[in-house]
Amino acid sequence: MEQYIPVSRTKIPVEERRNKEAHQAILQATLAILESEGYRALTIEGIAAKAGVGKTTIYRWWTSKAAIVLEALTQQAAILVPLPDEGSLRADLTLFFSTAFQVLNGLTGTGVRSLMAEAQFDAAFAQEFRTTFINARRKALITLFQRGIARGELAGKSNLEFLADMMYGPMWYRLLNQHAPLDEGFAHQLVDFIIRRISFFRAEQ
Amino acid sequence: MEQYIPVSRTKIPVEERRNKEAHQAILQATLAILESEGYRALTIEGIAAKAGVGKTTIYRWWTSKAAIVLEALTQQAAILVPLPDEGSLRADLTLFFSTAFQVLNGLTGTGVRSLMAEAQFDAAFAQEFRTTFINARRKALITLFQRGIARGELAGKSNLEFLADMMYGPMWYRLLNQHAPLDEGFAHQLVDFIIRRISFFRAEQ
Amino acid sequence: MEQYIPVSRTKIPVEERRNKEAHQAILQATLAILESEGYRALTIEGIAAKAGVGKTTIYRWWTSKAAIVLEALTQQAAILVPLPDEGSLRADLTLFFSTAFQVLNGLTGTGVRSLMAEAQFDAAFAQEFRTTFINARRKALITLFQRGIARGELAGKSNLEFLADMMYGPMWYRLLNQHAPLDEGFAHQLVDFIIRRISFFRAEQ
Amino acid sequence: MEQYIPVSRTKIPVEERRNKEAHQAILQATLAILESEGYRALTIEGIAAKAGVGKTTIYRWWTSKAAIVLEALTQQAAILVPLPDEGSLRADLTLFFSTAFQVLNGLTGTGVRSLMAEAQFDAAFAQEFRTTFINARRKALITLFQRGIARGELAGKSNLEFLADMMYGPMWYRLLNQHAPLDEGFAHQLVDFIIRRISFFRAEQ
DNA sequence: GACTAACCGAGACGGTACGTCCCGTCTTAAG
DNA sequence: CTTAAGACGGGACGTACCGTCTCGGTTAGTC
Repeated sequence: MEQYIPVSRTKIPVEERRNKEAHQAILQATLAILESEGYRALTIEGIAAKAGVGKTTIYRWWTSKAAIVLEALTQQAAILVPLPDEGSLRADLTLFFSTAFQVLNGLTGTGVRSLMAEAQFDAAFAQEFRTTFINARRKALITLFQRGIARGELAGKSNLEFLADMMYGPMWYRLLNQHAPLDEGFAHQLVDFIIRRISFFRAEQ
Repeated sequence: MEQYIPVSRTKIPVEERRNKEAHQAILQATLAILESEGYRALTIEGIAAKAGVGKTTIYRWWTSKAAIVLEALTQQAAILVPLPDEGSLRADLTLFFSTAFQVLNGLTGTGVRSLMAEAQFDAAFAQEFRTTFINARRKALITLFQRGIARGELAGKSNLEFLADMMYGPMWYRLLNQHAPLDEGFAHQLVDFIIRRISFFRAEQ
Repeated sequence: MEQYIPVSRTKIPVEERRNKEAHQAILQATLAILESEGYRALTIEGIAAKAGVGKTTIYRWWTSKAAIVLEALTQQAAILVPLPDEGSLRADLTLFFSTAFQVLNGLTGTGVRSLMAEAQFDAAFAQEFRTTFINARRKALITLFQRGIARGELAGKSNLEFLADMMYGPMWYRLLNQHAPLDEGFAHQLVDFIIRRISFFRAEQ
Repeated sequence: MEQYIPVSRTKIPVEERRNKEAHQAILQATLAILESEGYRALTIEGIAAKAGVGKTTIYRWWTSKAAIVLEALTQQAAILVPLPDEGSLRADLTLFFSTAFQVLNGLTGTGVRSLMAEAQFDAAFAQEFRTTFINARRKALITLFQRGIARGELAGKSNLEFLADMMYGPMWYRLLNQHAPLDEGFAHQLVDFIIRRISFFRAEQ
């Protein structure tokens, strides 16, 4: 018996085969449920039902519900606080963090907390979360520091990665631990603490 | 139908009626599974099976698996880093954090990360976690600061709660985000940063 | 660390642990759906829903939907046509088969056809079906033949298994193939054909 | 919205527009999977994949997987046992059934059992199966009987449809029930039983 | 010494969601 | 107009655990 070999056809790129309506419906349904029911009550089945979509479609394009939430939040411009350019490091940092805090006090904060939590259980997602979210935000902050170096506001040899830890650390700590608010006052306190330390550091040289 | 309400005939306090062997077996089984399988794979049914205990017994004494893990970790002395007394704030802080970091690099770290994650989903447990763990640790750190004030190493009017955020924040950020290690070097960097800021602050007065 | 070994308790026999209400509800729901929707539309989820029972409960006690249907039908006395005793082989066979045909023209017939179909796909169920149903029915028929032998109506050395094939074969063939009805007339035709053959056989000796 | 009804532009008959290679690839893939995996594991998607064919193509030309199997088996000449002509009814029937039994002990048997099973669930397919397979086989057998009548081997007024039931019934019963083999011995037993009954019947007149 | 409340093991139960399989329909681009 | 490819909405699968429950057996004061 001869083998039937069908004629080969050119392939459509994977991304272009997606149904855009279904894609958006899934992301919208995810945010809606996240807001009304919370992350724990967010299920793949629930998203599929609300979006009017088969579960298959979700599993075809995402690996976990955390990945969906990450994409849904990322797509919302809000999560990506824009880089300010106010002319001084203190002003830039203050605006950057107070904007970030505002965002984190809404739905985005809930989502982002949940994603960090999920990352504790799922190493693959943790990797993705770090890459597409955490590191992107660190890079933005470091850009602000580098502008400060250019303006002579802090020493060129400063350990910027460490400074990023010193600023993002307290933010995440309050976000996750909820023992104190992420408000305007805390933004000022935080920036002031860092700027004074940096200036002192410069003075020491 | 009449409700029969039995008279309590025993004067034995609730805690003493517990089967101590079963209690310990549950905590040990929890730690064993946590270590070998991870928090996600840790289930009430799995603990009961491994401990040779009925599920009833677990549900009678704990409200969630997070609560069991919290108790299991708390019972291990390790989690409660002892307060050092080295004679100087810098030495105390350095010892305190480098000990804490060591502990967090083992099973305890895994457990504690999972509990912080769980707290994001479960407000009741978050409350318990803050009370019995987070706040206890903050109090310890603040005690060190207060000794520093007594020694004249930092100003009496310092905002110690804020300083605690500035030290625990970066620790938790690295623990949860895993972008950089919690090692001896980081302990020194962190303490040095804070001490210098504090000294500068004092000098300003 | 010492191993906690709980005290051993005597076990309750598996069957006695079953919830009788749930058990009956499942069998009743199965028959109800089988009657109204047919075997194809009969699903484990549908049975569970109709019976007000968890799927787990069904999977705990049965291996397949065919097994449930088999038990449900077996429990109905109807399926087990009683052994007649009319005094002659011809009368016994005629009553036996015409009763059987009547039963097979109702819900039981639908069920039994489906089970035979299912047996074609599932060797384990086929085994169970043969044992608890087919062979039981063959045994009953053979008992009638043996009474005939005792009465001297057929030769002692007759191949009763083969005779069973010759009588049940045409019945199943019509049941499954539906090319002609299983009615009173066919029962008489079938019995007559066999009896005459048998008598001829005896006459030959 | 207006309905667009295209004008048929081609005069080529539907059947001739088929891609013959794809058609054959589908039938071959079906038999291959049926043989290696069994009917339950045979799926439209599996056939399409193995044949290197789109699912569309299958759905365009067949209504169900049973229909494909039926065509695949029918195309194999094997299934259509040729009509013998040995000069006597006994010889013809014996050859006819022993050939049939041989065929049924191979892949064809598996396929045919599955189709009969499928027919229990799908009335439309049952109709097709009876027409193209069962009735064709009955007709063949009846032709043999008619030749017997012509030769004076059985009475002209014999109920041939009933005789067909009496011979095919036991065959199907053993095929589906698998309680005893379809072997040479059974073919002889069966033919002998019928022939002797027929002769007796003739003698009675 | 018997009684009995409370604890204990075992595990059945109703239930939710999981991730997978396959269905039959559909859309797209190539031939 | 057919075809290969495969995305889509959908339904059911069988599994894993959840938290509740009932069942007997065990243990430790109370009467």
